[in-house]
Amino acid sequence: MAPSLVWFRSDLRIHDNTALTAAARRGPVVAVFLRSTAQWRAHGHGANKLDFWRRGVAALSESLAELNIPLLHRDAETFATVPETLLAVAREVGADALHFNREYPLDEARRDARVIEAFTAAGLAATGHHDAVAFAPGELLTGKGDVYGVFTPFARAWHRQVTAERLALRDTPGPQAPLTIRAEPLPELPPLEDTPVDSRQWPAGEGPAADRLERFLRFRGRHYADQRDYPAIRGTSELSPYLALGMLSHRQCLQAVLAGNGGALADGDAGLTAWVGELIWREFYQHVAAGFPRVCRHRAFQAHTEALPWRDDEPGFRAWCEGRTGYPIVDAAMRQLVATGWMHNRLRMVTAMFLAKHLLIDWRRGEAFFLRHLVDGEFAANNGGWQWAASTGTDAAPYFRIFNPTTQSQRFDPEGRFLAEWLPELAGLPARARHAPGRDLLPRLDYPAPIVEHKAARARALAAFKGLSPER
DNA sequence: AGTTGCTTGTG
DNA sequence: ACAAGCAAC
Repeated sequence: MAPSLVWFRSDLRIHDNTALTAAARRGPVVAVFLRSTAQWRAHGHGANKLDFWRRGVAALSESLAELNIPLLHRDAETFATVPETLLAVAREVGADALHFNREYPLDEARRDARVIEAFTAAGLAATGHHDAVAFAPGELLTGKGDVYGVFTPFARAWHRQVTAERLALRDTPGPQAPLTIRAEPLPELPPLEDTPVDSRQWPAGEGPAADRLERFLRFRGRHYADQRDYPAIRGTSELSPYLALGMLSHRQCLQAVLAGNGGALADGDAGLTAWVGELIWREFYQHVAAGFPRVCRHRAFQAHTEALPWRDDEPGFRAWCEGRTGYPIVDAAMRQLVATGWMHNRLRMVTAMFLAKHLLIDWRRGEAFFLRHLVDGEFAANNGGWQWAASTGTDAAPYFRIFNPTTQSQRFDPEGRFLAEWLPELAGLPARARHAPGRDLLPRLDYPAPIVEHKAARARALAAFKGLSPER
């Protein structure tokens, strides 16, 4: 029997993998991974993500080997060359069908559509499965039949309509009879602009992902609602890199919640239900990327905000990137990002809002910087978060929502522990003084004065937004 | 998933 | 003073 080809992308796992399960049910499977260096570069993925990706593919290759599924590697520099590359692989191994799990941002969706066209034209079957979401984009719509543009009603509808079947884990295939086709060695990473962070920080693969899920739910899940906002505490799941590359599925997460929460997702333990909400945010932004493709073309979700007078401020942008804005919470967070490839969720909001509101610098520059550094960098969530912070996005984020970085710091790092960890120059100060060191202290601290004054920057941002038309 | 400034009440 | 409540941004 002719084998099926399974094309892996951001679904680097053999458990609960819709495409793999479907293909294996039918017969023998050959797996393929495509390296699209030029496309990844154009999309702005950085060294941390690419390194994590490569290590994840290596782990996948080993898992597949235990199932006697060979993983092949090919280069398809840009997405445009993907259909021909995959067709060549299919012919080479004699496959008559292709299975993959869909990706929803515009370039990926188009690439996938072209692959299906090419296979169909060649008389081969090709199936794009919905795997990364409980509801395919378009399946959850408002009463008027529109794609949701606000999170809360989306989440309500998600909870109302979700079924056990949608969240059921896909069967893991058993080992198949060995094929004559051999697995291929993992290609090298392309030359990278930055050096990836120490790989021990983020061990790749399904095993580490499952361990981390288990440990999170066992020790921290029940405290999630109370602790997730405090960057000095490891209160969040730290699973985003694994979810972004599919080393872990949302179903695995939700099944673990169901098991630990008496079979409920929407009520029961406050920590676990809060975390379910965060998983639904991920799905919401996939729907937004698919339903409003303009956001994938560097456009604002709220069209009228395109008229905002973003400032051209290179020194300000550099100071933000390098963690020397003079706002300790912003600087500590940016240093955490650059040093570890990860930033606490609360601080992503604080730093993003600071760039977009206090510096009035185009959110797209911050979005790109985050993607370049984040090990969990993923278009839909990153873009959604940035547009939320910049008040150009979904969820009707009021333009006047401007974090006071000092207040955020005092509220969410009350003991100044996170500040001391990332800004050793401030560690000697009493905790309360770390949030906003007085100007008299700065020279001897070797720490910069604030590059903008909060009150004036806030007023400037409010004025800029007020100048937009539909906002009144 | 916010902040500010003002009012009112309390000591 | 300072906290709580509230409207407006």
